[in-house]
Amino acid sequence: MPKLIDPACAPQDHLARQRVALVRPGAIERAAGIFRAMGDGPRLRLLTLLGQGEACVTEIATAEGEDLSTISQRLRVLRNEGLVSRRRNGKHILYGLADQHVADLVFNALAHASEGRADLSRFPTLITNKE
Amino acid sequence: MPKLIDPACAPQDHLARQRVALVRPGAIERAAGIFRAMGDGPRLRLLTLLGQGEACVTEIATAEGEDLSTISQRLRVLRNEGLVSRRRNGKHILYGLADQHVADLVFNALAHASEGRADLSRFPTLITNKE
DNA sequence: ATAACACTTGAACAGTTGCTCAAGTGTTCC
DNA sequence: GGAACACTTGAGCAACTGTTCAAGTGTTAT
Repeated sequence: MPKLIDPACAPQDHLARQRVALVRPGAIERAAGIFRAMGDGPRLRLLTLLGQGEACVTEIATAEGEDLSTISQRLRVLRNEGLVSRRRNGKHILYGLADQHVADLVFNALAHASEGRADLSRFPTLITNKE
Repeated sequence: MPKLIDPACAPQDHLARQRVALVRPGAIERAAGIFRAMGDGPRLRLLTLLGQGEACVTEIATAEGEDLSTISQRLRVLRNEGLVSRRRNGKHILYGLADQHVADLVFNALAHASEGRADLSRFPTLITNKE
């Protein structure tokens, strides 16, 4: 066998020389913060729930069978990352998804998570409302 | 002021009755796992780097100025969530993004993170290679 | 076979996070 | 005004996470 000059990695080490830099420094950190906020089961559940429409904290707490404070704390994390909207309506404070980006992120992740099986071409059908 | 029956939250409490259930139980947990893996600056950097093409561990470690072991550990987390591909080529092991879903997720998050300013309609331009 | 290279892995320790509880804020109702 | 309602917030503690280090695995070169 002839002696080859290790074609494995070396030819591609352009990465080592061309220092990769993001256009907007800090964008990665912000994006990571967003993912971190979404990277928790209960919190992600909350987002999918809000994807169905606005809801107040009490309503959510009842639906999830959790303490009011717990839900509020979860919403705080999501709020700090700008993932949810918030508006007062009388006594209640209604929460919702901040924008379409958030809905898209959740959708894509669920798509990837469910990969291999089933048809999840339509977002709404990902959720089942059972009476 | 007339006495109204608190139009605030009650009318929408369909959420409290119609128990929300995901089609595929566990999909949310899996998706949360994916987000959790992406929810770390250094790890997300790694993904954007791999978005540029395959690379071996040594190459990445050099580019990031980190220890080989550190990079390997980060890759392990990403691998456990199925976010990266891995193949051996001679002495080296080349890592890459697992699929388009992952690239999309990273793109959407960066888009949301950079919201308000700039045009990031084109993904490749999000990254700048400076000599 | 032995040595060198390119990773991988488990353990340990520090830093971070999430839930609970108790106290505090802002509205609405009376 | 005061009471009740609907949250919010800070502190405390247990559980989890990331990095480092040291030892282990698999591949290539000699």
